[in-house]
Amino acid sequence: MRLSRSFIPTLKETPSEAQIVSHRLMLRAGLVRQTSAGIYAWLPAGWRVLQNIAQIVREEQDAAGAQEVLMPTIQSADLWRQSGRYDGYGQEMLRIKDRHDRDMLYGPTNEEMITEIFRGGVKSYRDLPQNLYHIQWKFRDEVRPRFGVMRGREFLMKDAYSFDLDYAGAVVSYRSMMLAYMRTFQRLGLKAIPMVADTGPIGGDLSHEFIILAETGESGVFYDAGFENIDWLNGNFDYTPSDLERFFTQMTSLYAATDEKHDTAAWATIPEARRREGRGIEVGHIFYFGTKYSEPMNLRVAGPDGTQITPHMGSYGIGVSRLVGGIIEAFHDDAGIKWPDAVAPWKAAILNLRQGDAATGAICEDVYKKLQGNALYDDREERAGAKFADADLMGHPWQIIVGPRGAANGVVELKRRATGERQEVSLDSALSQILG
RNA sequence: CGGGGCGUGGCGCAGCCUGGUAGCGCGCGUGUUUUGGGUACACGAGGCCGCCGGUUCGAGUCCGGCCGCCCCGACCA
Repeated sequence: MRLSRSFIPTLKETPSEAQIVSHRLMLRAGLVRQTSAGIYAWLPAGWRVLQNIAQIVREEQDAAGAQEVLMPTIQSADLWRQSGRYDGYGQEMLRIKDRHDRDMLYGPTNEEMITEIFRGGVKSYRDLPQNLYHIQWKFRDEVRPRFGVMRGREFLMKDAYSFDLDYAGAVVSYRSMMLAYMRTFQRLGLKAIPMVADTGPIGGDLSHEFIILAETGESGVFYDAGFENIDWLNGNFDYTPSDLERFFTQMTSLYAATDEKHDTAAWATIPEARRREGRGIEVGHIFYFGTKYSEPMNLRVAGPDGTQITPHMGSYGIGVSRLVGGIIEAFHDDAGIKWPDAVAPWKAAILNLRQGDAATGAICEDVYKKLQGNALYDDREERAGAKFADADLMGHPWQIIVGPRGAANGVVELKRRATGERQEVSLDSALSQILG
């Protein structure tokens, strides 16, 4: 994309409503604009990031055997009356009426809906297990939205729902999602720690929050160094029951807690050298809830002996839009964002330091063509300084800096945003590093 | 929902106390200049001063009501 033809309205100054760094940078880098309290419009660069994250989430859900669907944002109140949650949910649920005065709502979550849909299509134990997910906008009418997209009222969420014949099956589904999450966060460039969370009335140990580490995170976290440097993408764990058990044992044997749940006695038993303290942001939550919805909503399948079985369910959420803010919290400096390669809106920015110059222009056009949509070409009539500042702000992983000096010598300057490292290289070398 | 604060060109703000035809910086446009880290100069465009009502000869400024947004807390994916 050519920056001169793009709607990427960057700001030199920070709008006064933005307090935390990710919110400030998202506004300044032209990723989003707020339209109401806690509601944001996603502009071209921000939308690309959001889609990149969603795509990685999608690929890992698929790899774990979940199937993608898309459920509506608007739901009928009757559905929620079946589970008994309509009256209990409170003011967080946005309630609306249609023209016939029917009670509707903008979905804050989809347990009821998926249960009803699944109920209509499954009759036998042979149909289970299954796991269905969608990536859809949700609305929770927060009393006090804040932190930009990290705690908005409207947000994009991946939520998956598993259906198993019994508890043992549900455990396998649960562990699969947990592994999928570790892989997902690693691909996003993040260090994520699963932490035991409240299970509410169900009990048991099957509820975990996923916290990504960021110095500016909301909550303090204590965790075992064993969580660091585990590579979930190396093929050591597959989605088989035995691998999953080995994986789950490893996960849960390591200490991890947020400051509210921190157990100083247990902490003291961890070797000092392995104790890690930091800050983090919750970006995912998985839990098993048994027959909480299947029972009242009459989801039944026939068992092998003809008796009715009530499936055990679990649900698994990832805050996709929240991750955009979370990733920025984890990767930024004073100049701006430092996108991880996997989520960046473009792999590289091409900076033409002397717009209008035939030599630099020809080189830029050449690289731009060769990068085939992976680059944002800053072809604006701007001074070099302005282009540097905007590129740093927008956080492209690579900057290809094309100036008259290098043009004369047949080289470009390649800058790595994350480290600040610069090298004078040939065009081919720059291209292979960026695309490699 | 309790407490606090703020709404004035696109952004950041001053003006309000003490009413008299709206100002600064950045950004934007044009020209010159500059040409590797937000260049300098000149000229210029752009404002229902959040909305409604009231007081007054006159309201951005005073009074009342409403709306919106932000921050702290409680709450929370």
